[in-house]
Amino acid sequence: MGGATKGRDVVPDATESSAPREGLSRTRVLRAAVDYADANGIESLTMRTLAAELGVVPMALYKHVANKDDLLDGMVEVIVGEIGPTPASGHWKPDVRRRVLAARAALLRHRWSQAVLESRAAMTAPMLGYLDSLVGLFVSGGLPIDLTHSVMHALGNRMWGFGEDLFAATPPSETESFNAQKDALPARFPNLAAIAAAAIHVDPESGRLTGCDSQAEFEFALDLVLDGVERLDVRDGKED
Amino acid sequence: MGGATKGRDVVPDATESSAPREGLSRTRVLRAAVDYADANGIESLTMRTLAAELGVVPMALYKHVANKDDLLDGMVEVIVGEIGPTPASGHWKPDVRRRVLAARAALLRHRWSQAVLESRAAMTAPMLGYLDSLVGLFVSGGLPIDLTHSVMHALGNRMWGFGEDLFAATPPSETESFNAQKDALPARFPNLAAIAAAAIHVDPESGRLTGCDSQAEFEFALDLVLDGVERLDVRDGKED
DNA sequence: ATTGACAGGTGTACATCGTACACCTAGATT
DNA sequence: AATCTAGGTGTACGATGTACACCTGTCAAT
Repeated sequence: MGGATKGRDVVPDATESSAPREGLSRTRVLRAAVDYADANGIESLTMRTLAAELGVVPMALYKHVANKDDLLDGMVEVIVGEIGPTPASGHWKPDVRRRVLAARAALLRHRWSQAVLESRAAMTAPMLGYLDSLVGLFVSGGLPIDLTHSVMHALGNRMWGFGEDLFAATPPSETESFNAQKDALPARFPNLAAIAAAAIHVDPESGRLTGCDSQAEFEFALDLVLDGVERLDVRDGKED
Repeated sequence: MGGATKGRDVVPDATESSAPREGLSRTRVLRAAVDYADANGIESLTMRTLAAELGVVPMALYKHVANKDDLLDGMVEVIVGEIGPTPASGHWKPDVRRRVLAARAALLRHRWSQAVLESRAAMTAPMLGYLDSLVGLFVSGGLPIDLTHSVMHALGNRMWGFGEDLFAATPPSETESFNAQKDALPARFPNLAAIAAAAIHVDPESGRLTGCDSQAEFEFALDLVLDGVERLDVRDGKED
């Protein structure tokens, strides 16, 4: 069986400490791309400029990234990977708060990242890992799985109708290497798997299996916010 | 002097009823672009394909749109313009709900539109008009202006740290035609003007004038959702 | 040591895209 | 009739992603 070892991992193996600055690697390319985008803006990041930055000919990059889209995906992977763990107390509310704020901080460190992330809602492994960790905080804090599911949608939605839910899991590009790991996904992201299992239900009309209703999830999120605002208004205005 | 009358309006003047299908116009170009994107996907919309669709040579388009960015901006304008008015009862909650849902429906009619809209957070006139109408619903429903301000941020944020607030008003590209109208903005969008006025405050530390604190707004939105979830959880779990 | 396979860097070349620029043309204005 | 001008045309160029053939140094197997 050939080529099964062709890792597309984010951090495959660091042979960088021994060889100081010689030889590219996927990680080195990605890191250089992130740095370059930080310094010069994402719009001026081209395969040529990046190659020049690395002192290499443009086509050399293609030995480490499949194409520019793959490069961009890799860049978000790097940043999402920077989020890092946050301490958990077992109370979902402060735990989730901390974690989300940490994510925001990581994204803010690279101004271009949100635009790139939104332009390609590719669910890469670190992304799934982050989502899984969030879900884990909710459920291990005692929140029911259905509610957790809806909350994840609420957090991923923009609530004035613009921008579809980021939690609408766009699977990563259907590469062979991904398909190879597909079966292992539930094991790697057990919390997401639990949500997916809970979300699948039978449509009473057609009798067919169906996923979640994005319109319903949107309205849930919207009402959550509006109800919250109403409470704030009543409390502040009428002195409890 | 010279060229001040070069209108970049969305619907400049409809000389289309008399001349059936002859001659381009900004509106005709934009509408064709929207239709083409609907049918073939935004990624295959190029100046050349669009020109071909209109039976015209590519460069002809540039007599009606400044460049491709302007074209895309115009396309969003068209769609935001499609949102249309919604009936208002004077109660902000159902009114806002209706309006937001209408916006979502308009955007969903054109799958590509959210991506385009988010890729260029340009605050075009129809966009400002929509926001202004939303704010108007809140305040005429009796919600205090400060709270309205925060809610607008909450609605525009993605709440897991990804994606900065759409309500962080990126001004439209600084064209001459825009600057000409700049002074008229408060009159055209009075509700937005009120929010802007309320948001400006003096920073206690430096003593300088400052806009709104995006971090604070983000945390407000996040807590709004988390508090709401907590209430739902308590109520459902413990039977009120 | 010889070989040969292969990971990884090179060079050339091309298709696609946005768009600058000069030109043309028909209808309106004087 | 002369002229202006809005608007469509044709050509051409630079930037960009990337296919493809090639070269080279390293290391394993002979």
